[in-house]
Amino acid sequence: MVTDKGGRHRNPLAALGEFIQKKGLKHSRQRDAIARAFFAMGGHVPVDALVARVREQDPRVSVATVYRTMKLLAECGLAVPRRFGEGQTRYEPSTRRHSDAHDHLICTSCGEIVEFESDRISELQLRVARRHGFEIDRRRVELYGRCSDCRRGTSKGESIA
Amino acid sequence: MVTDKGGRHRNPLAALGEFIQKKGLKHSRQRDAIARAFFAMGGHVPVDALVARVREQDPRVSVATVYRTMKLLAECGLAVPRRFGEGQTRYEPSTRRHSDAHDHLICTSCGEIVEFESDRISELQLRVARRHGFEIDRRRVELYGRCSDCRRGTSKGESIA
DNA sequence: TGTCATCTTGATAACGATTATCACTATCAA
DNA sequence: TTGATAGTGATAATCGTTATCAAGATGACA
Repeated sequence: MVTDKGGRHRNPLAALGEFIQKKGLKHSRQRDAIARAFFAMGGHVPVDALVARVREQDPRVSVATVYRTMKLLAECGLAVPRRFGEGQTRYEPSTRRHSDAHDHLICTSCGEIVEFESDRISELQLRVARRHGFEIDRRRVELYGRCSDCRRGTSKGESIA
Repeated sequence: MVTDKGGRHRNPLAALGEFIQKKGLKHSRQRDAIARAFFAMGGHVPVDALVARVREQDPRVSVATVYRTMKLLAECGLAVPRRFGEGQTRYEPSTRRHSDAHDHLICTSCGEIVEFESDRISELQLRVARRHGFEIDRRRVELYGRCSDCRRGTSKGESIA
């Protein structure tokens, strides 16, 4: 096992290898290249950007393969798919120090994405849900607005929804 | 003006009429039918369901027209587009008593959607955002889980993310 | 009431992201 | 080395939504 106590992966590439083995799948140059590129990029990577990055090394990897590989990474818990306002799916590595139950602040003008986590907020949400008879197993919290840099650049503050 | 002090519309159809007039647009049988159907349905209406409903009255309205009309309703603040987990856009009437800054509880097994609102949660979110230099103007909070009915039906509780 | 500029409509092509298909290739245990 | 099986690339297909465009409806004004 290449995962530590918290279930997080010290070495994602090795973890992927294990998963492939365990499932009776096969290793491949492409999967390795895609996974490497993905973890090298970090952040919240749109698939097309990942395709571009991978193709710098090997121009003939197919988009289909990249999609397939990202599904694989998601399946084994090394990546988490996210959908923000746009149409595309972004993948986020889940090898981080913090848990993956974090939320996102998204700057609508420069696209910056900041992660945050608040136990108090989560706690309140669970409580509200419980009050309505719900048992929550997945949350999606996205706050859209403008980061300090962007506000500085233009007319100061707008409305707060 | 057909809006009350809160900016909410007593009579959405009339409000739409005003908007059309003000913008120099034109009234049409289709727009009227679509708006009527939409407000009659209530809730969180997927476009295809709305198309079906409208076609019960007038089978020849085009999907394009329904999409166009919903954009119009969104533009004049009578409807709010929402995107939950699925691929499609749902529209929600904003003629309700409560403000439109509410959040959603979504049952992943029966699809039920419950709205809730928590000033404390919103307040905490704004505070966290401010701490990161963000000024929020749009939020998206969706809690996915299982409603009480659905949990009753099958094996009791699952994980809490 | 008729005219005419302008807006709307319906049918359908186009779109963008993602998935399915399929012939061909690579992997790996024996 | 072989053979069974999984993976790949190219591309067609899908799905929700938008763009296009010829034809039809609307409404201010004469």
